[in-house]
Amino acid sequence: MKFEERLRDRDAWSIGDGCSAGRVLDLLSTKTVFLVVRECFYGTTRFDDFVARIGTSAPAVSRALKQLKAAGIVAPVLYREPGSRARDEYRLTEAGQDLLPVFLSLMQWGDTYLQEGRPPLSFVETDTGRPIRVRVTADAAPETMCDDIEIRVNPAWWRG
Amino acid sequence: MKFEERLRDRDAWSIGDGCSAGRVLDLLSTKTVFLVVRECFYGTTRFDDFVARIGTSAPAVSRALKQLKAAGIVAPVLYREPGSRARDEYRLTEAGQDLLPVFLSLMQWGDTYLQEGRPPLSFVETDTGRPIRVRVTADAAPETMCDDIEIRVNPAWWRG
DNA sequence: ATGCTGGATAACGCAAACGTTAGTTACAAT
DNA sequence: ATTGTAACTAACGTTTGCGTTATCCAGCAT
Repeated sequence: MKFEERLRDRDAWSIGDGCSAGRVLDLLSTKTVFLVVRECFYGTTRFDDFVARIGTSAPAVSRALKQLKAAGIVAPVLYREPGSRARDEYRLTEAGQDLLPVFLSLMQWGDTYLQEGRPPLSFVETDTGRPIRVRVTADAAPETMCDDIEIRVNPAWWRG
Repeated sequence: MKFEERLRDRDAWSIGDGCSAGRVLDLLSTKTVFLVVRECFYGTTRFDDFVARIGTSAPAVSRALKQLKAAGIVAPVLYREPGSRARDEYRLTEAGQDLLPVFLSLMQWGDTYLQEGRPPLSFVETDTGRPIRVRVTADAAPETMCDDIEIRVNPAWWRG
């Protein structure tokens, strides 16, 4: 990547902590926070399910959800099981859903470089079955939304 | 996102720590590590420049570079300034350059949600000037490589 | 040889995040 | 009213990462 003319001398300017990437990393500061977001994309909504599926402790999830609520990435939604009291479940806000490229690009890189070519899961367009990728492009390619993505499992990983 | 039929019951299976996203987060574990990668994309190669431009301490950069070297994301390259001894500079490997979607998607989200619509920097295709975006798509849109991206500054942020 | 300098790291105290344990809350059941 | 339970959360000791300081190391200069 090249800087435009007046930015070439990197010692002559700074945006300091104004950098968007840096700011995001202050919100998504820990691995647990990221994994909660991942589980949200996978459809997990309830506290104990986050704990079980991430394989972490309840306080870690509690702290992560607190941060994510504060950041406007997840929002609590009341629900009521018959015969139980009302509780909160946690759902991605629009801002949260817009983290999809972050999530998928991490996944994509890991699939390429950490799985020896055998990604456990793959993501395809529900309607067409075409594989989804994250692309850096200037083209106005039609973007696939969360709701139109289906997750499939690599047979090599599948043991019912 | 929906799981394919046999994955619907989330309590009946688990890929545990095989998840690519989780594995990547073990490598890119800290904010400093991410920021070093960011600086690599911005063309920074030398130890002291990382320290100055990230605004962190030398040992933090040392630790981050050690991790990134071990992960194969940056590689040391010898260089020699006239009148000085040979030293290492640090450059992204191919694997490192493939983190571009991760970096840009973080930036893009931050630009949208943490900058009140005034992103400090924007990324355009060098040849055409068209703005670059990270897209989740099944379309075979042509991808723009690192080397074809130019970084421009938002006038509101510019104070030479 | 001795000192000097830029590049990088070890040592160590401090702060942040983790997991274990224990406690709290808001109900349903009896 | 009392007990039971699911869903959290506070308290707290341990681990991990950070920044400050001090040190090391290689090679150029004298």
